[in-house]
Amino acid sequence: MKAQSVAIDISLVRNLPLFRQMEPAALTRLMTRATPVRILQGDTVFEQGGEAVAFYLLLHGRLKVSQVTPDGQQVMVRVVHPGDLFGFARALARPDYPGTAKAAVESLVISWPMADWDAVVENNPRLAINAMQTIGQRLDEAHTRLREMSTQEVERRVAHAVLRLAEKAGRIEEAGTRIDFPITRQDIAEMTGTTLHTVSRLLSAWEARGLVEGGRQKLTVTDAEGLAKIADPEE
Amino acid sequence: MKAQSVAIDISLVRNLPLFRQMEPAALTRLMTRATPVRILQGDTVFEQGGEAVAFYLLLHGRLKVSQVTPDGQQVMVRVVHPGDLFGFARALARPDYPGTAKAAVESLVISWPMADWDAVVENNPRLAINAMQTIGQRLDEAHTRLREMSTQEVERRVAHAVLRLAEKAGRIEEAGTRIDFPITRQDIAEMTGTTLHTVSRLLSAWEARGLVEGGRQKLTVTDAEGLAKIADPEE
DNA sequence: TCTGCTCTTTGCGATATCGCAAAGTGCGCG
DNA sequence: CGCGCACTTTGCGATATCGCAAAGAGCAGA
Repeated sequence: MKAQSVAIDISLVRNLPLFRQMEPAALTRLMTRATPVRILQGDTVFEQGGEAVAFYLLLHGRLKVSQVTPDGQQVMVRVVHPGDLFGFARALARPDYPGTAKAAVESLVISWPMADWDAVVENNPRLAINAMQTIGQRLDEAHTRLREMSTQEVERRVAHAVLRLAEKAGRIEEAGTRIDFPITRQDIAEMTGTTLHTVSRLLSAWEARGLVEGGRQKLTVTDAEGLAKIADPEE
Repeated sequence: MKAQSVAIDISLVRNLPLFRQMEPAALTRLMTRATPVRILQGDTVFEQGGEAVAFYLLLHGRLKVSQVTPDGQQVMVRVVHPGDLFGFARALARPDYPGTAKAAVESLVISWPMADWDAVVENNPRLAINAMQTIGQRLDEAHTRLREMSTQEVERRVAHAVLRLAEKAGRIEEAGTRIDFPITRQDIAEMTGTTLHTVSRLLSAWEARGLVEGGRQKLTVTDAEGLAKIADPEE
């Protein structure tokens, strides 16, 4: 039973950048320790502050990782896309998860016991390099957002965020590029450091100009070039 | 000549967290490839956009790493403290340096050819784990700043930034905790996403309340508790 | 099909923060 | 030892963005 689902996972997993250049034998050994888990929409994979007992790879679906500040405000740290590693608190030398990972749509993840992390890294140098690059890219993204938050006004930040979402999670339709999973104005506000109201106003204005099409938990970019011009004026 | 300076470096280096649990032989081998470099105040170790030819470890001094946005605004990404690894663009899968590293005071760094990075990581699993934790902590810091930028007003952000500086680079004196290296209001503004003017106003107000003592490129925290209360009210 | 909850829209006044301007001031360099 | 530059301070008006309030809709479940 378990062997079978693992076999299925390997086929899904083999071509991921994370595992690139790994020996098939090592990969197979790694998968032996893995457990596939199905997460229903709205359920959480782990919660902020909870003991970090496992690390994960998203195979299918979308997750939203957010943090709550001590005074109760939410911030969305990132969206997890298929193929992304997440919940690797151990790599940050943390005993707990810094955020909460919630499924935006029904998702499929595989998990490893966190205790395996060090051994996995030590025994799979190629994987170590790949994992490091993954974390490095996260760092890059975080710096990009910091730079945006520091220097750009709200409208540009939101435009950037929407364009990134469309790129990472866009499904092409007749009307334009539709964001693949349910997302609220509140979510976008939490990604860009602004308020629900401001995001709503911006999207309304953009919709009037024919740049996007909105809807309840829906968003379609109909004029990516136009949006890009808002994100990066005259460049 | 070179052997001698390397010998000196090893003694400085042996106890760094980055090299913890590494075998002495491996560490010695690693140091063989290293080149010590002295950086004068105001000089740069590398520049944003430059080809990433080496990665570095700061032994002594302080560096400021900053980025310039396409439209010319500066953002300070971080301050490099002794013992920190920096300029590991390779780990981020980048061919160039994403920022500029400038010496705030005369500094001593050691550098390795970037081409060595992959081999170093592959052959030193313990170092790989440590390096990953280093990057992971960077990521954590970046998320902390993002959270602050998203949810806190300017005064709290600046208070946090000053407290962190005092903690990481504070020298205890009679008057209080003095920040170890020359830092301008502009620098603090670039770290917190605000303007030179606002920082100056805040510091003046704090000085009037006896929380800090300012000066040209100088800053001393005289009442850390009081500042902490601004950073995190009623907690 | 209706109901209710969540999400979204929009108006309007409040305000934190910016941006500009101009005057001080400490300090390194000649 | 004094000059000049870089850094700092401070005032004041402009404004982007927030926060509150209230009304309007889409959607799921009964």
